[in-house]
This record gives sequence, structure tokens and C-alpha cells, in this order.
Amino acid sequence: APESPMSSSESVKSLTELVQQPCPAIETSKDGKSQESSEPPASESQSTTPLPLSGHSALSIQELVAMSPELDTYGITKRVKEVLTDNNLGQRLFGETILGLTQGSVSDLLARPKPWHKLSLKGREPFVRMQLWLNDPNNVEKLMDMKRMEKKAYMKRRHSSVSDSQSCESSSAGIDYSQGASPQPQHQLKKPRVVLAPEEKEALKRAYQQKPYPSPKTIEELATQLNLKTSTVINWFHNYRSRIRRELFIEEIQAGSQSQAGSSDSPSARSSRAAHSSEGDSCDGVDAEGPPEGKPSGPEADEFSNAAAKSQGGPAEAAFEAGEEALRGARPSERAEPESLEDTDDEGRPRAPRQGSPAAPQRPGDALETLPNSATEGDASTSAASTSVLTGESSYKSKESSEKISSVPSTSSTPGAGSQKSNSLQSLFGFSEAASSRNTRDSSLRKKKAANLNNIIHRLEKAASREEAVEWEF
DNA sequence: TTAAAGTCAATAGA
DNA sequence: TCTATTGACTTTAA
Repeated sequence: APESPMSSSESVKSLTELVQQPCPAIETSKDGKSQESSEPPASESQSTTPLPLSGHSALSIQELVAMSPELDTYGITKRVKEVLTDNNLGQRLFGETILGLTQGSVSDLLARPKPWHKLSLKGREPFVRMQLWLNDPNNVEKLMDMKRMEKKAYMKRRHSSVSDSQSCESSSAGIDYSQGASPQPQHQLKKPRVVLAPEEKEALKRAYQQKPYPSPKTIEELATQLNLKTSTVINWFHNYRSRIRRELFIEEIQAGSQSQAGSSDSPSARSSRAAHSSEGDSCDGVDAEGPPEGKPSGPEADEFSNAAAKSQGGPAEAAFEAGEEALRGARPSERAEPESLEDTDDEGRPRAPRQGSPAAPQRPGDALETLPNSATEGDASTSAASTSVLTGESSYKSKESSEKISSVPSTSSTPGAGSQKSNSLQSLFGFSEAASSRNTRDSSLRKKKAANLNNIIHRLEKAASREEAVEWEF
């Protein structure tokens, strides 16, 4: 609800005050973990608030989140990153003790924060925690203490080798939900992680460009062609869509922030606005949102243009064909393998094979050999295909590069640990250094938007040809 | 049921 | 080590 910059910053303050008191010392907060009960759903196993907040306060984190004003997620992460790096504190420590998240999640969160208004209640939680942490004058100190304690505990454990589960201190200290004790029997059945080969990724990306929301049939086809499990393909599309979307968010945010560097409105407002605008001008907000049917827009539609172009050929089929084509690049490698396709690929573990997913704990080496593919490169027979691959690839490259830039390096702003009260919230987004990368980003955005339009057109054509109901709002 | 959102956790790279 | 990436899983919404 908070709209005006003013109100948001003010409320931030109040929020801040609300929670500030409860977290005097980290250790206390630690032991205060009992109150986890407040955590509603199933997630209790992990994360569950080890956090330094509400040690005893009546407010649970959920409540705080619920009553939190709009926060400037980008600014918050920026400051957090600064504080962490300035004080040599790791994401793991921070994540586990302050956010109740794993390192990877923290990394992701810090690198690609979604705008506040795009976050669900759950998704806002970490940001509220970060804000609270930033507001805590002793934040760094506490984390340092934690670090020390962890180390001590570790040493102790090591020496006593007793593995009596790092009971005490750990609990008092950061709750090692890390791997720590592996309380239960080691999950014997660990599924090896699937690692998609670059060719496979390329093929999937191409397929995505043609059709961000492939039909089951297409997915099936892709899976078969690439010799991947259907679920892997499905997961890949889910993940890719969602990640692309986030990329767009940050690009928008950054673009927005720099375009109005000097403006006085609140950062939070700005960030959200930026995001909105993007959606807005993609005429349909289509972009980032693109739920299944209603709004297709594929965010990163970079190359959608091609898709659109070709799609017009045939309606529904187009997508499929596209998929087919997309496969070409990757296929060669698969093809090389006799069994790969149809050939009853061992259903037992359909795709496992390829990249070390199989029983073999996949090592780089394995992957290499398995993926023989090898055929791909240099194989004249595949030249045609590879050509298309290359084409596609180049575009990805550019996209990727633009993404790179987009990850703005936090710079100035208010580093200092300690007292960066909410005021910082207001000062965020003042960066101008980003300007340097602006052109690239702009063009990238433009490309994406244009691609979006193409995609829309494409889908409209499709829809029209099959007379399916369309409800596009332009 | 499907897609999105949010995470985990393995692992790739510095 | 630490951070970044990413396939898979879980929860939430529609």
C-alpha cells in the first residue's frame, strides 16, 4: 500500500524501531530460537529463524513483514553487500545467522533482489531481516562474534573428534543447520546432480526463445531429443523463466535508478516504479509477468524476433518446429550417440547418463567423455546445424554480456557499519557510475522489449489462426 | 494442475 | 575459503 516515498521511509523508521530493541546481543537472539514456533508451514526444518530479531518481542517476523512499509530491496542488498565485504564477513555466516538462508540463496538474493512489490510475503522476509540487521548498530560486531564462536566450536569439535553433535555452542551460536551433524542417516540415495551440457542449454534456450511456455508435447520432444528427463526440461523452463524475469527486474531497476539519478523520490518508490515502467511499456506489462496463457511475453525475448518471424509460417506447429530447430545445435552431439534417441534409451534413468548424472558422481572428466559429442565441433556433417547454433549463440553472448554489466557493483553509498539508520534508505540509488554501462543495457532492454512485442505478435497470429480465445490487453 | 516464487544444496570458479 | 550458478524441490496462488 505504501506508495509515497515519504511514507515509506517514515514507516521504515518505525519498523526499525519496532524491532530494534529485541536484538541486543546475538547470542541471546540465538538461544531465543525457541520461538520458532511462529513459523507456520513446513519450512521449519531449516531456515526457521535463528535470527536475531524478536528474541522475545511479541512480533514475529511474519508480522513485521506484514506491517513493513515498502522497502528498497536493491538498496538494502547493496548496503548489506558493502557491510559484509567491508568487514570481511561471509555470505554463509550472514545467511545462516541473520537470514536463516543458505549461502547460495544469499548470494542470489544479494545479486538479484526483486523489487519489493514483486515479492510475496515470504520473499520479503529476508529483506526485512536485512533491514533490521542494517539498523542494528552492533550488527557487524555480533556477526564477528558469531564467527569467532563458530571457529571455536569447530576447533573444539575437531579436537574432541567426538562428533557429539556440535551441541552446545553451535546451538547458542549459529545453529549449524549447515551440514553439520547430519542428524539423520546420511541420505543414502542422493541423486546425482544433473548438469546440462552447454549444447543442451543452448538448445533449451533456443527452444525457450521460440516458445517460453512449451506444450507438454514440445517438452516431451525436447526431452527425447536431448535425451533428458522430461522433468529436467520442465524444471529448466521454470527456472529459466524465473531467472530471466529477475534479470529483467534488476535491469529495470538499474536503468530506472540511473535515469533519474538525481530525483528526490525515495529509492524504494523508484525501484518499484522502474520495474513497473518496464512492464508498462512493454505494453502489456507482459513482460516480466507473463503468466502462462494470458501474457506470454517471454521476458528475455532477445531472439524472439526470429521466432516470431518464422512462426508465422505455421500456427501451432510453429512452436514445435521451432523447438525442433532449436535442437539442432545440440542434437549433433546426441546424435553422435547411437542410442541416444528413440532407441529405448534406458528408461530406468532416462537422462541420467549424459552429464554425470548417472550413478557416477559425475566429474568433469566424465562429463567430457560422456558427452562425446564431441562430435559437434568440427564435424562437417553438422555444419548446417552448427551454423544456426552459432547464430543463436552469438545473440546469447550479447545478452549475457549485458547481463553482466547489469550486475551493478555497489559503489559509493553509505558503507560504514553501524549507524546507517534508515536514512540510508533514502540515499540509495544515487549511483551514477552505472552510467557507463548504460548504453549496453539500454540496447539490451530495447532488444528485449522489441522481442517481447514480436513474441506477442507471434502468439496473436497463432491464436488467430487457431481461433483460440485471446485476451490480450494492449 | 500449472506456473511462479522461494530455497536448498551441489558444484564450478576464484 | 568464499561466492556464483543452477537443477530440483516445496510451497503458494490462481
